[in-house]
Parts: sequence; structure tokens; C-alpha cells
Amino acid sequence: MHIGDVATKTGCSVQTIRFYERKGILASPARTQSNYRQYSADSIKQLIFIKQCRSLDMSIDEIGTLLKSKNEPNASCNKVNAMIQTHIKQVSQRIEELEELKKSLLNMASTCDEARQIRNCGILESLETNT
Amino acid sequence: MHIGDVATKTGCSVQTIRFYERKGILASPARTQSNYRQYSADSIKQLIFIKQCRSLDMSIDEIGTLLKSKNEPNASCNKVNAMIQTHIKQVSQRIEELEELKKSLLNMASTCDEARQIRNCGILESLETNT
DNA sequence: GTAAAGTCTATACTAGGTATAGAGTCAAGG
DNA sequence: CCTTGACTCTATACCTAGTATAGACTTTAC
Repeated sequence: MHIGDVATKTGCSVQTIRFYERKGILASPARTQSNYRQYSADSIKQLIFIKQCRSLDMSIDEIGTLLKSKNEPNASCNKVNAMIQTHIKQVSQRIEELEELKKSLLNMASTCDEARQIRNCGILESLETNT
Repeated sequence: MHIGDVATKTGCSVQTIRFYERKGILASPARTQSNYRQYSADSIKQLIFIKQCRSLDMSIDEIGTLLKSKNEPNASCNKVNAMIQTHIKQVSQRIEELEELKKSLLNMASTCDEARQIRNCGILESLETNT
């Protein structure tokens, strides 16, 4: 299977696949005589794993850590669980930050209606002042 | 006032101040004979404006647009208002995305308790499968 | 046989900074 | 007078997670 087929099957772009390989989270596949990458069905599985992780907003490094864990099947999986818990906390915190941000933005938006001139714009005025 | 004083007063780092100047959103200050940047009180105001905007997650480009608007005090401020509205929508959307993400993460976390081995880890299992 | 499509590597770019290296400047103390 | 330390200057590299080229090579289809 060539890289283009893998791209089609996984929904990753060709460049992204090469990028993951360079980053060390996708195993380097065999090469044909003409130096084309030749992928197996297992490569597809690996990429889907990576895609799943990325869709959960894990970093490349975190994915690398997960993959290392997978190579120690007898070890406890509490590091994996801890990573996910940390992740959940980070996401929750980011949500809270954005809620605060949204409040500030709404508050600021309410200081101005569309009929004013720049010189009297409530939004620009509130941006002048320090918190 | 030298750049270090401005950094202290505004809470921006020295590099960040130079960065904003290079990006064109902070006016280039006068220079001393020895080529040191010499800032006025107005520079502080400008930086506070930028900081406020950044804390509201506006991009450098958006800040540049705002600053251009400020130079046309007689124009209508509806572009400014529209920008803020767009921004609010983007933030709201991002919050929703993160809520979804959090749901997925919690769901996945629930598939595994801390006592398992990697080979039986519910989290790793769910990461193997395509959505 | 040739043209189009695919692949290869290497490099540059994105945003918003951060972190150096190497050189020059300034004020204080001995 | 001179040195030391703190500050500043420019230029460049680095960060994340990709994306987008350029230029060369290979494969496939007609």
C-alpha cells in the first residue's frame, strides 16, 4: 500500500503521515526498490490510534508515551489513566477560562451599540483601561 | 524610559515588546544616541491596549485592524462591534467543542479502573477503534 | 513514447511568542 | 581609570502540529 492509499483510508494527509513518522509516533514502513513507502494493514491501525488520540487533543509527545506503554503489556495502566485524568482537568480548566473570556467579551460588547463613531466607541474605550 | 522599565510597568517581557513593534502593532519609539529604545507614557498606554486585546484572545492582525480604526475617529464603529461579535461566536463554538471533548474523555476514562494491566486497559482499547 | 499523477527529500511558513549568541552601553565601586 | 554587572541591541533558532512549496524521480494510462 502506498502512502496515498493510506491517506485516503485514514483521512490523514500524505504530509501528515510523513510528519508522524518523522516525529517517531508512526513506525517507519518498508520501502520499495524505488524508495516508496510500503504500508501494511497494521500501519492503518497505528494511524487510526494516532488520529483518535489527536482528536482527543493529546500532544504528539503524549501519544509517544502511550505507545511506549503499549509495549509493556504487563505493566499497570495507571500512568495511562493518570494522563487522561490530567487531560480532563486541563480541558475543564480551559473551558472555564473561555467562559470567563466570553463573559468579558459580552460585557464589553454591551458597552456599545452600532450607531456610534469610533471616537465614542464603548468597546475601544474599555480596551484603553487597565483591568 | 527604557524597555526594561516598560516591561516592568506593563508586565510584558522585553522580547514581547520588541516582538509587538516588529509586528507593527506597537509604534517604534525614539532612540537614544546609543540606539536604546526610549519610550513615552503613551507607549505604556498602547501596550496596555494590546495586552487587553490579547487577554481577550484577539490575534495580532485583529489588533492591527482595531488600531487602524482608532485613526479614523469619525467613522462608524460597527466594524469594531462586528469583530467582537464574531469573536464571541468563535469563543462560544470553542467552548462547545471542548465540552464535547470532555465528554469523550470522561466516557473513555470510565472504561478503565486503575488496577488493570496495559494489555487489558480499557482506555487503550477504545483508542484502537475507529469512531 | 509521452503526459499525468504519484512519490521522494528538503526547506520554508503559519501564530505568538521564548531563548539564545555576540556585541555594545551604562552606572557604581575600588 | 578600570572593571564588573546589569542592561540593551540585532539576528537567529526554537516551540506545536501541521501545511505548502520546489525540484527530482517513478509509476501508470493512453
